[in-house]
Amino acid sequence: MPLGFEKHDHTACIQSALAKADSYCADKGLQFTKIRRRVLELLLMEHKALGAYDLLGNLSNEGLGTQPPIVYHALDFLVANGFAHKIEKLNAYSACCHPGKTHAPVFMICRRCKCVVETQTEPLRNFLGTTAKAAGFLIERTVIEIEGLCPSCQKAEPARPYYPLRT
Amino acid sequence: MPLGFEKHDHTACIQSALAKADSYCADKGLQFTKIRRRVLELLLMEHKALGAYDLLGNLSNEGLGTQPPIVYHALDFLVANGFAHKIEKLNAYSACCHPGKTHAPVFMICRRCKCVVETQTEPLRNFLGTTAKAAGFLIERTVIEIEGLCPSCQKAEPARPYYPLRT
DNA sequence: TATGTTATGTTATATTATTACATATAGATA
DNA sequence: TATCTATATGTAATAATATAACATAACATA
Repeated sequence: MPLGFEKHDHTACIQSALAKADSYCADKGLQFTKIRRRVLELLLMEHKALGAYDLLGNLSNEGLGTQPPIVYHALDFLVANGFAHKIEKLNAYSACCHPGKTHAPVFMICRRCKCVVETQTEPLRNFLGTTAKAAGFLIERTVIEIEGLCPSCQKAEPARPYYPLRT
Repeated sequence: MPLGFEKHDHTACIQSALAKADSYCADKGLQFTKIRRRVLELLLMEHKALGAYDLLGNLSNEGLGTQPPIVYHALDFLVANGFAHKIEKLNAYSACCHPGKTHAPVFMICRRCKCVVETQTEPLRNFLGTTAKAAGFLIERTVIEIEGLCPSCQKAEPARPYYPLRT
């Protein structure tokens, strides 16, 4: 499972994630159906986030459905059960790299190659909790997405100034 | 300017923000036109994020334009110059509460009343910087959005479990 | 197998955003 | 002032993302 931008055995990574999902669903009595499993597999195959219509295109080619609700139903299931995340900045979806744990995921999104890497930090969650508590706000979910350049794209292109431009 | 969920003199808050934008644009030679100013004013009037089409509805009523690019052009300007932010989770836009400073804004979004409050934390930016650096990633922009319940909505409704549900 | 629940499929449509370019206006320059 | 140039606004068409509402099918288990 990718913890960063380093290379790894991706086939094993996919198989392991699917196996975990299988056993998790078996345990909980969730129906890990053909479509749901395939959508998760498609997401696992990429280190990019995939749009719902990209996924639907694949399903359609494979005779698994042609209409948007097919894929949105499956994504709802995967997100609700923690197998996938929505990347809000991209309106796209990414397989969860740390399934089975409650966490506040952090996504690093490369604007150049579009790769997405998930990490998690317990301290960050605590930190946001403190920030929110100071305002009397109660956290239920967090969206933390960092945009910038991944290691290999940094070599290819200079960074843009940190947003916003004003100083 | 709202730093939290407490009440404040909102009319003064709007006028002050517009005045700051006026002088900032004058300084920088930016054209703070009627449409741009009005869109910012509409955003400032709410402590909610407004969708592009909500804004367009207002502009349209006022004879300031009827087609989507009108409002998207204005939003592009406001966001690029740090007067407004896009709230990715809501596909909506919010006036910036700390214009004139480089910052990593944090938005607290109440799922019940839809209010949005912006805060900023320099430590968080540092923290994310460290997290990213450890992965070799270079930050350009951040999206940090917290969903949950604002103080008054906490009284009205119990919280939902922290996402994701799996443990 | 009968029954309730969950998943999938269908149709239609809503919502958000962009492309590509035409026209108008502001600000700078001759 | 007249012209030039850059920027802003306006128009038309369409793309991309997502949902509502409901029908049918499959599954789970009594």
